[in-house]
Amino acid sequence: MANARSNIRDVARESGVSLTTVSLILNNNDERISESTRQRVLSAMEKLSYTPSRLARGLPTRRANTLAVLVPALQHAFADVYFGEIISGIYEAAANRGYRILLEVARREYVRRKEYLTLLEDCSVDGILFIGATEEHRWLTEFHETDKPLIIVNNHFKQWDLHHVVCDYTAAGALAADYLIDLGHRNIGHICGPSSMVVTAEELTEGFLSRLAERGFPLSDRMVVEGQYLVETGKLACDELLQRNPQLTAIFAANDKMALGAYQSIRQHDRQPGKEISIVGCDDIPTAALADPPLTTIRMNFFEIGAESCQQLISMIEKKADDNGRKTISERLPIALIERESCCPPQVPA
Amino acid sequence: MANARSNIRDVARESGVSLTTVSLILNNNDERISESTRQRVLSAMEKLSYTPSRLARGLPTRRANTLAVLVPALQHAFADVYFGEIISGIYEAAANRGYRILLEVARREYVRRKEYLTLLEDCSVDGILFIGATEEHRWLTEFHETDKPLIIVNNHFKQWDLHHVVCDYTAAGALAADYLIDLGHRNIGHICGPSSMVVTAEELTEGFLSRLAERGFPLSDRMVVEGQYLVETGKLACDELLQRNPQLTAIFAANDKMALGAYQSIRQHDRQPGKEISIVGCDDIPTAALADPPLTTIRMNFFEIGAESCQQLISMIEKKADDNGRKTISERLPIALIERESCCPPQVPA
DNA sequence: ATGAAAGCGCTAACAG
DNA sequence: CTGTTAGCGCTTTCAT
Repeated sequence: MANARSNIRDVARESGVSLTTVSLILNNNDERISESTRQRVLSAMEKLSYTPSRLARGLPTRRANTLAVLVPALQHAFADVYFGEIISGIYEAAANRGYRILLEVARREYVRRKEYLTLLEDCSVDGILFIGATEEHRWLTEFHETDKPLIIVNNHFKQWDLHHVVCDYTAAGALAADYLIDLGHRNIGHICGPSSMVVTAEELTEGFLSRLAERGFPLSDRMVVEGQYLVETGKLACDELLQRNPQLTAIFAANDKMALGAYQSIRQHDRQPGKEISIVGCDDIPTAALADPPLTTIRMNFFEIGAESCQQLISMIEKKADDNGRKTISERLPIALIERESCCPPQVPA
Repeated sequence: MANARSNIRDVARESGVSLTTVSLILNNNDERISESTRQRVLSAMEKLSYTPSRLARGLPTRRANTLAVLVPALQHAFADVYFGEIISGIYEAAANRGYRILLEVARREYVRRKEYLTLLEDCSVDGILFIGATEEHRWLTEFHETDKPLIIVNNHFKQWDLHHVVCDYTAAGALAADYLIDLGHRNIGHICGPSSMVVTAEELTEGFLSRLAERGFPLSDRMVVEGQYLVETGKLACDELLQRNPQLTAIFAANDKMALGAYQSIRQHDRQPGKEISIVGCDDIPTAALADPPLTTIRMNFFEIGAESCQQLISMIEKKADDNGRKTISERLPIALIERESCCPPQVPA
């Protein structure tokens, strides 16, 4: 058992060259190295099954080849498909470019101690991807007008100019509106997200309402009820909607979980979701397809959002050298309507 | 802007002591340090807003205070609740003990290059938690009879003696059997997991079948059909079961996803899941409670499994010093039946 | 085309 | 109780 790991010095000795030479070859700065030594060194590495230490490399270069994924302190955050899909996308992009992923949760203590900054100054990490940011996260201001490599994944802020990649929530809202109107619905309700905290929630609702208005069917404020993106709150919101307008024939929920909550509410009111009351969700989580009836929804490609955010972050990090004037990264990814079986034309009362 | 990060030397200078003193204080080896210098140094750190570099620390100590979570190369692996719950548990335990989490996917290239070993030799990571291991992962043999800090999370192997933490699958199978028999079912079917690849699948089935036999109602092989843990395969397996025995009144599925697939199949056969045919699932994923009817299932506390695995790994790492003779870690966590609405006594044909 | 040497920021004997 | 010193494994100027 070659228990002692071989290091750059062993390789140098084995191939009869200096440390420098080995290092240069390692870093592909080998224009200056003769092909013969190059080969000799390479095979020495092979023979000693040498792999450079990331740690030791990071010290002088101040690069860790690692990215942090930061999520808010929610219960079992990583079990949420939303985060999970995004993280999968991030992982994919990172792995393809040779970066590793560190998982971090922004607990209270974590924020108080500014660990997110330490992480960078530390050189533990070359950049940060923040998923699930809301207005609550005031410390993000510290990144405003800074060149620190941080990307806000699938959200953004009006007042703070931060790099971000998001789905086109405005288009999503408009798409839902068109779909429901085209089916013939006129008595529509909307379960919106927490729009005061999350810009994307606001955009979705804004997109939905403006389009309805544009097409001549403006929605009264009474027909918009807020939920907290959870099944339970979706159910409650739907109860409220149904009470305010028993003639309701269609509902657009700001996410699939709330749409599924609406299913429950509708059933409890002895109506059939998908028949008597049409539902459009948003996100296209896996459960949407499994629901009964399968949920028509707006697909947000979260995997893609993750991957794209990560690529942007990496370019940002790697371009750092020839950085001529900061330009805020602001990208908007397209969405699509996935038609399943939770909608039909409004039923004429028997 | 104090742009240049302050280091241990700055702190030493600022407080008028040597590097060593600062280092000792940093590592809480301060029995030897006078309280006054200690305070002086501490406030110097505060003043310079000093935070030690993890990288630099790791080099001499050969400790990264980081753990790797390794998952198999599945599509969008992190979006799976199963992995997600476990990872959440791992994170929790790791954070509480000051460890960070690195995410790794065992892609083909990754395995070929033995990156999982590099990771350790590298000192990028102090230990590895492998979730989703199956018989396919032959490279795990390299960890057999080794003291390398690796824990298999929620699986184990007959032939390789590896550290692991698992749910008590045998008990789970027995519990399901008792429950169904107690309800009065005699025409039972079972959708098992890929038992040739995964020991826990085998244990679950074994636990179920033995208990049925013990209680005097042995199940014929025909009434056991295998699925691949996916909704789709659960549906197919159930189709098969229904065809083999139309008198079937109850089914035990090896996981909730397949149980939900069974729902679909049963509906397509114009029977009512939960009424005409009882279903017991396994895992208790969030969707189980949302299903219609809500699924009765065996709860496997995956969060707990993750947390416990992680703690075991950490103790293993930290005890390394006074390591007297390897003892394989082998822990089995309890399970419980969560009664919802997908089961009832067998219906007498009208 | 290659090598010597000075760090990167910290730890841990060993001295005093 | 505190300081000196020699690394940890690698990068990178500057010489040769």
